[in-house]
Amino acid sequence: MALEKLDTELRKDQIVEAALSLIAAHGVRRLSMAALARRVGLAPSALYRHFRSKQAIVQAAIRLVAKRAKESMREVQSVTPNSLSRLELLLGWIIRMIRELEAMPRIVFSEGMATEHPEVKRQAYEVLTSVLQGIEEIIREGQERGEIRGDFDAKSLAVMFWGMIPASVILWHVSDEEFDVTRQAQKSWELFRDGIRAR
Amino acid sequence: MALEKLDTELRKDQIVEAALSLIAAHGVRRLSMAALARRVGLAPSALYRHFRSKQAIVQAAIRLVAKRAKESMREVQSVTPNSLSRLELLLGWIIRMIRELEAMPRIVFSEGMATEHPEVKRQAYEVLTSVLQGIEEIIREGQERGEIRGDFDAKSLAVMFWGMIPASVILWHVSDEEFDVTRQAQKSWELFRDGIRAR
Amino acid sequence: MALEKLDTELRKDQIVEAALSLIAAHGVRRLSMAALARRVGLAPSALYRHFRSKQAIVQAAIRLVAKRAKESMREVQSVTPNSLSRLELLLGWIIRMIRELEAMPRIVFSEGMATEHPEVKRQAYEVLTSVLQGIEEIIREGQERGEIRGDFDAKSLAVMFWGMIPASVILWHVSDEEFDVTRQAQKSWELFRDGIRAR
Amino acid sequence: MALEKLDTELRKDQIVEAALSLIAAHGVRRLSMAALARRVGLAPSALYRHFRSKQAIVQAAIRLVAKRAKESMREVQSVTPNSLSRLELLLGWIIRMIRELEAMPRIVFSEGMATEHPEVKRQAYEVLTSVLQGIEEIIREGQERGEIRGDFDAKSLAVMFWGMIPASVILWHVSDEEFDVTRQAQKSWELFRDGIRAR
DNA sequence: TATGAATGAGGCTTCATTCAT
DNA sequence: GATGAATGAAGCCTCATTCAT
Repeated sequence: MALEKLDTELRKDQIVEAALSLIAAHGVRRLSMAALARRVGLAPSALYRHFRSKQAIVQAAIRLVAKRAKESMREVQSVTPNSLSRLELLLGWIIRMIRELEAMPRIVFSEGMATEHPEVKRQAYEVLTSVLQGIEEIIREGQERGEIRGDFDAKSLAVMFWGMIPASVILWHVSDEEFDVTRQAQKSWELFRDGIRAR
Repeated sequence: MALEKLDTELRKDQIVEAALSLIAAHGVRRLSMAALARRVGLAPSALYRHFRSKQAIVQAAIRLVAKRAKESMREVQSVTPNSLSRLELLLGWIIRMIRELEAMPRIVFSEGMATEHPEVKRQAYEVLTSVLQGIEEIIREGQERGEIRGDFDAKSLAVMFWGMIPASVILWHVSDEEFDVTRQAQKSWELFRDGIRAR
Repeated sequence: MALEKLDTELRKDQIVEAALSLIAAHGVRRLSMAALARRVGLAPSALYRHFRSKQAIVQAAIRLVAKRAKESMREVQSVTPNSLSRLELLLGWIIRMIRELEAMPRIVFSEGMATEHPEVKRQAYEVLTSVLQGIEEIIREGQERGEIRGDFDAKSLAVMFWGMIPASVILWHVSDEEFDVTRQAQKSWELFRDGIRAR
Repeated sequence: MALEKLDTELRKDQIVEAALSLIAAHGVRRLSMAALARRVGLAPSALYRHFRSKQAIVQAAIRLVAKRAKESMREVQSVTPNSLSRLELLLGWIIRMIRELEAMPRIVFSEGMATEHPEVKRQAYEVLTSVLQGIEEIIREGQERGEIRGDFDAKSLAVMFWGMIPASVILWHVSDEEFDVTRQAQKSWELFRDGIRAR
């Protein structure tokens, strides 16, 4: 292996990135310190220079997903002022990220992690909450601008919209990745849009 | 340990029931044969009298969930002919079963299980599919009877409705079981109902 | 009473026979009480009615081989008075029994058995000794009748002759039963015969 | 435990050596990873740093025996050009190695090993074959130099000579190591020598 | 006589983690 | 900063054997 000594920050990023991709591909359990180390080109014990434990790495991975989610949120808002378009863009982004997002249920529902380390769960909760709030905001703005029916509860709409994500992830995952998420999302989106659009 | 000798059928049920609850509580991985045995009051090796392997137990657990789902479906249909009422009843059942249903994503997203034993995944897929079909049927009937808007694709509606399940499970799970699923479901349901109800 | 006793005897024979064939086919280790019971059509626990332990069954199996060996010895002697012919016949019998004889090294070299139960080893020793003596006797008679060179030590010759058995068994076994034992034995025998024949 | 950290190569040798002696003493089955680890002064799991599995250790043990056999073969050839002397030396070596050689039948006839891991059996077959060929070569040279009767088939003679090994091992093993192998071998050897010596 | 449930010891292996170098 | 040997806990599973029926 390359006995290259890298700056901690760089290494950390590298490790977390690798962890995320390993989790998405095989789940938290397969995220063995050995596998992770191999991926990064280090000895397993070297990981402990950069993170206190496996748990810490998982938490960092969650944080990375959160960061990306927020960035996307911001991006979406910068492209168009129309709330429906924003939601559609958001959905598109989600579908594209589906592989990475798969890491989330794996982390959240993975045993050991959530049970033994409540912080991980709490952190996931925060990510989720912030995403939900972002969506809710978009919806609320849409209602204010008369683009979305005002007689619907914005929060509930947000949950419903967000609900398309896990649904898609599950269908995609369980069907051995053969399920056509894009098409399904498109149809669901149309349904949702037609349902909430102000008349 | 209570050296009580039980008939295989009884023990099997007992074991599967215990497994389901353990999975729901801590995940498949924590479903160690040791923990399961302890729960049932047996020596770990005794489990092998009744099941060939851990995998077999997990599969039996899935089958149990499937069975319960089907029973509920049938029950729901026997209570009322109105499709919207049926869906509402179904949602109620789901919420009540949420703890048990939590076992499903745990099984499906559990690495080791899904990766090493594809049958488990396929089985989960079948359960999911059958539930989806049941919902779709109810919706289609509702459309035929003019209770549900006919201009919506029944399949997509079914996916959307079903999507409330994972969404609720996740929110409930991630919030450390403090999230008020019932209220959330109620609101989501109203949204959904108002959106699809024929005018 | 008598019938009952006979019944037990029958069962015992049946069990030992099955044990021997299982050992020959898969080794002592594969001679699990479960496999043996299945072969005989009983529940594993039922075996304990007829034998005190697995060890006892193995010992009985050795005894059976010993009995057969003795019978063959006697048979051989009844067919021809010529010592060289006798040896040749004996070798032929051995080759035919090779599959069954394979059970012997398996028993003798099988761990647990020999180490933990010295009786088994002693018993095997006795069987071997009696076979060796039988061969020695034939040779000695041949020497007395002037058929075999008298300047060779009968005992050593017996060991050499007997040595062809394990050699053949091993070659046959290790070559995945593709080694042509018959041909090899024939050639070895000719060598041996030409070497010891009185001139 | 002595927490002495050793270089892998050293440890590997140490482990294989220990394995060989354990196999010889109690058989492959008794070669439990636990027993082996204890012998070497390590935790069982530490063995997996140096070998992938128990099977790998057994294979290494076979390789060690093979290596020693080849060395002896070469040594024997360097000492004397006379083929009969060579064979006698070889026999002497065999007798001295008898304890170690005992490991071979144990490995070969050990169920589980041979049945479940055919490579082990094949490997043992190769060792055996190479030894047989070495002997055959010595004999053939002896025939060419007129030291050994040329009317005998070299291959068959080789098998016969080699056959003294298992015979001795068995007698020694079964007699609880009290059988005087050296004397027996001496006498057998004289017989063999007198039988094959060119006149 | 026979069964079937239950046991307990033992077997192989994985993995996060520590520590001296 | 990085390595590699070592650990200990945990995990799944097999099997001879016992015991109540």
